[in-house]
Amino acid sequence: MAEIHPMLSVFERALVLTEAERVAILRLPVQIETVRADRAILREGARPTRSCHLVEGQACNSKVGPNGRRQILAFFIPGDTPDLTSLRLERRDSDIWALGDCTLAYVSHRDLDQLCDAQPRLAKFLWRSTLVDAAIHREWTLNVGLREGLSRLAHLLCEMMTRMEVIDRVENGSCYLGLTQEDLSEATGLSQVHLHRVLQDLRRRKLISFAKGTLSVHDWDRLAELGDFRADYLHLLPKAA
Amino acid sequence: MAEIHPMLSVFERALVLTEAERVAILRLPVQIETVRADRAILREGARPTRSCHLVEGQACNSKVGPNGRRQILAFFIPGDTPDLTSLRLERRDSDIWALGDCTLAYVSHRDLDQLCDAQPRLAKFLWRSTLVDAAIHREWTLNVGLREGLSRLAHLLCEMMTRMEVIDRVENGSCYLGLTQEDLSEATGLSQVHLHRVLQDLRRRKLISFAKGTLSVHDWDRLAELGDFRADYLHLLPKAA
DNA sequence: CGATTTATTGAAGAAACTCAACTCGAGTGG
DNA sequence: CCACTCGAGTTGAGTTTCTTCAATAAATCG
Repeated sequence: MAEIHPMLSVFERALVLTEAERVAILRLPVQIETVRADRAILREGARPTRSCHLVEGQACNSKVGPNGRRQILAFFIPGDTPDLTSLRLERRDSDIWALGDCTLAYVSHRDLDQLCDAQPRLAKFLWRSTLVDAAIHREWTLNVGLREGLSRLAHLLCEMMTRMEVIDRVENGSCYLGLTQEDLSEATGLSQVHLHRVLQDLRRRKLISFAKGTLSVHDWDRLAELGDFRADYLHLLPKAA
Repeated sequence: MAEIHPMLSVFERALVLTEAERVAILRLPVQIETVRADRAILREGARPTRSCHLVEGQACNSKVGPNGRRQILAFFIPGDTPDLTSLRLERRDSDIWALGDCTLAYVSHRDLDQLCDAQPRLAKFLWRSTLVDAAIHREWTLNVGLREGLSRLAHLLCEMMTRMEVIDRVENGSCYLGLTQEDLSEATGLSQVHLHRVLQDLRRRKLISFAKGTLSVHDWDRLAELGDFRADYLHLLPKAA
């Protein structure tokens, strides 16, 4: 199944495109590049002239705090556009790292701006998608600030499961996230050791399994309840016809 | 000094407006309303048809977690537009509360959309400002996830001081934030009791005073160092000529 | 194959939480 | 004017959650 254009599916998932919009997207020049696992895709302080779209692989948004530890601020999965923000924000305030090998589609800001000017509905949709990212950030702040370890991890796993489901990457309650325990600890703000214990607890309760980056959820309802998870904040749109 | 239009200063702080842009903003119909302290301005689940702009007062963005506790996700100060997000996001995913008595300027989505369509540069600026909000959310996640109490509070106070300075509300290192210790505890994810001890510590170190909602910073450099604060993430623009 | 992540477990200690009591100042009503 | 309430702030004591350090096991990789 050859992709016609890496960004088409993003729009088509939620919008019924006009012919003009479809053509405008298809004409959008992209540059495909790959980044190996554990390498930076973009660094804090960078001033990109193009935005990157994640075609395949796992990535994250992160910042380094005092004491040199890293806080993960968002996970990116295929179909996400990790660096749309740089289209309007001059300077990157956080890093983007490849967690696994990544295939990226780069679009120049010039071309993206042209698309926005010519296709206001698409521009609005892109704006909206950055607002969804912000909504996820808000939920993460709540997650880290208010929930204790067990609930915090449960919530994060629910979110990842839900998002993977949307892009059709869940089979029989399992999906490959490509995350290590350390990644999860950096995303939850827990120490790696404590995260491990919390993860063990979830396993002992028979809510999930997690090995080699693959997550399986055995009891969604109880996991969601424990994690106080409601998907509202993801602002999922009904699938376009 | 009578305000010509409550939203004009937002744009003028950063942009040199064309006459057409200026006129377009001035023609934007607004509805002024007030909300008393400790009342909701907007609730999670609401589907607003207008956005609110904070003219005067203090407000915050918050969510209620499990166990009924509230996590504050952002503070709003005069000149902020707490609910720009609803212009593109159908449903509110968090509450907006008035922390003090607030004067709000409401602008209908219809009018705002028209402004965006007619004045692309202003639209881009509004988009940008929602991205700055997201950047602040990211820093808050790091703050809550990675920094210990003392440093966490120091960081928050640095942010508030910096933002108040931008809108000219700081005099002799002091500004009125209108926040209680409970507000600060909900924003930092610390218990009220612990926040108090941390605040005492900052006072004992002679870095700040804080009483009746007024913050005074006595040693900015040491406070910023302790809070690991660099203002980059606020993406402040140089003042327009 | 050795080297290097990644995961696992134990034990001691620090950070932060809860509970509870008490102070202080600003209203409010008798 | 005083008694009362109410919200905000303050303090002490005991407990929980989470961290750090350290050592080991298991998996991965060149």
